[in-house]
Amino acid sequence: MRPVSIEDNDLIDALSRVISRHGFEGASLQMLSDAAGLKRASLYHRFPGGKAEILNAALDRAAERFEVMLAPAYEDADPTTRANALAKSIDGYYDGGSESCLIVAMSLDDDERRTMASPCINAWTSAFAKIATDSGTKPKAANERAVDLVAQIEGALVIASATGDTTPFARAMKRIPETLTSR
Amino acid sequence: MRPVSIEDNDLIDALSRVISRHGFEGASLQMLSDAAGLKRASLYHRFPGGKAEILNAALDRAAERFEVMLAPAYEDADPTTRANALAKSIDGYYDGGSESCLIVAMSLDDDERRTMASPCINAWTSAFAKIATDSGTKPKAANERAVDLVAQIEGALVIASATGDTTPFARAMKRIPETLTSR
DNA sequence: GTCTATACGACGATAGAC
DNA sequence: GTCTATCGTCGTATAGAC
Repeated sequence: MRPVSIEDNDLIDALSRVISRHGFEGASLQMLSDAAGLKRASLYHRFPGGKAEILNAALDRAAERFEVMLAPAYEDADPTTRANALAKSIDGYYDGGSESCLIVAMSLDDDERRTMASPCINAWTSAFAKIATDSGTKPKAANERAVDLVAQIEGALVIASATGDTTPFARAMKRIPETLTSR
Repeated sequence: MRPVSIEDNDLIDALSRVISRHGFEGASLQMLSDAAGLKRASLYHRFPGGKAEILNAALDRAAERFEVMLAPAYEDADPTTRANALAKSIDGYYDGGSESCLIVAMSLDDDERRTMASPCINAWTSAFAKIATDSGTKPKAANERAVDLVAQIEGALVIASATGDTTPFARAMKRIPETLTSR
C-alpha cells in the first residue's frame, strides 16, 4: 500500500506547528513561509487556495497523525497495557506538553472555523472510551470520562503554553491509565 | 473607598469578550469598535496606546473580575460551603461554559504576550489551593490538585468552544467541591 | 518548482473638524 | 468625546522570469 505523500508531510507539519502555536489568524504567510523555508509565492504553488487550503491540509494531516497517536487504544492487548501505551504515545505527540495543540488554536477562530477540529476531539474521545468500556465501564460513563480526560489534557497544554509549567501535563499523562481502567 | 471606574468597565468588558473569543491578533479594531459601539478613532481617544493598551486594560479588568469570582474561597465558612459557592461563582463567570476564556486566548499569542495571563492562573490556583489546604490536604498536593482543576476547567471551555458541548464544563463545576475537600 | 516583483485590500494608527 | 478622512504598513494573493 502506498501511504501517501502526494504532498510533503514534513512541510505540512512545519506549517501546522505555526498554526497550532499562533492560531489561524495569528499565523501570517510570513511566519508560514519562514517555517517552511519557502517564499510566499512558492507556498501558493503548493497550496493554490492560500491560507484556507494550508489549514485544510493541516487538519487532514492532524487527523492522520491522530490516528497514529491513538492506535495503541485499538491494539490487541489488555486495557491497562493499551492505556499505558496510549499515554506514552500522547506524551510523545505533544513532546511532554511543550507542543501546542491545533484543537486549542482552532477553538479561537471565526464561527465557521471554530468547530473544524471537532473530528479530532471525537476520535480522541472514542479511543479513550474504548479502553474504558473494555475495562467494564458502561458506555455513557465511559464517554464522559473520556471527554473529561481530553479536556484535562487540553487544559494542561494551555497551562503549559501560558506558564511554561509542563507538570500538569505530566500528571495528566500519568492519570490516563488509572482513569480509564478503574470502575 | 472608591472602587474605580476611571475607565468605563462595561466598555472594557465588551472589548475583553472580543479578545477572549478571537484572540489578540484575531481581534481587529473593526471587531473591537463594533463591539464597543464606537468608531475606531474614538477607541484611540480612550486608549491612546491602541490595541496594546486595550489588551492591558482587558487584563487588568480580568484580574479585577477574577478577584470577585474567586472571593468565595476566602470567606469565613467551612471548606465545603466555600467550594460550593466558588463553583457557582465560576459557573456564572463563564455562563455555564459558553463564555470564552482570556487565558486560553492569550496562550496563543507571541512569546511576549503568551505569559501575560499567568497572574490570573496563579490567582485561580491559589484560591483552589486555599480550600484544599483548609480541608487538610498538604500544601504541595493541594497546589497540584488546584492547578489540575484549573486545567480541567480551561480544557472544558476549549471543548465547549470547539464542539458546543458544555456538559464537560458542567461536570467540572460539579467536581470542584469533591476534588478540593477530599483527602 | 522556486524565485522577484507587484497589486490590492485590510489593518493599526493619526489628524483635525465638529 | 465622537466623528470623517486619511496615512503608512503589513497581509494575502497573483504574474511572470528563471
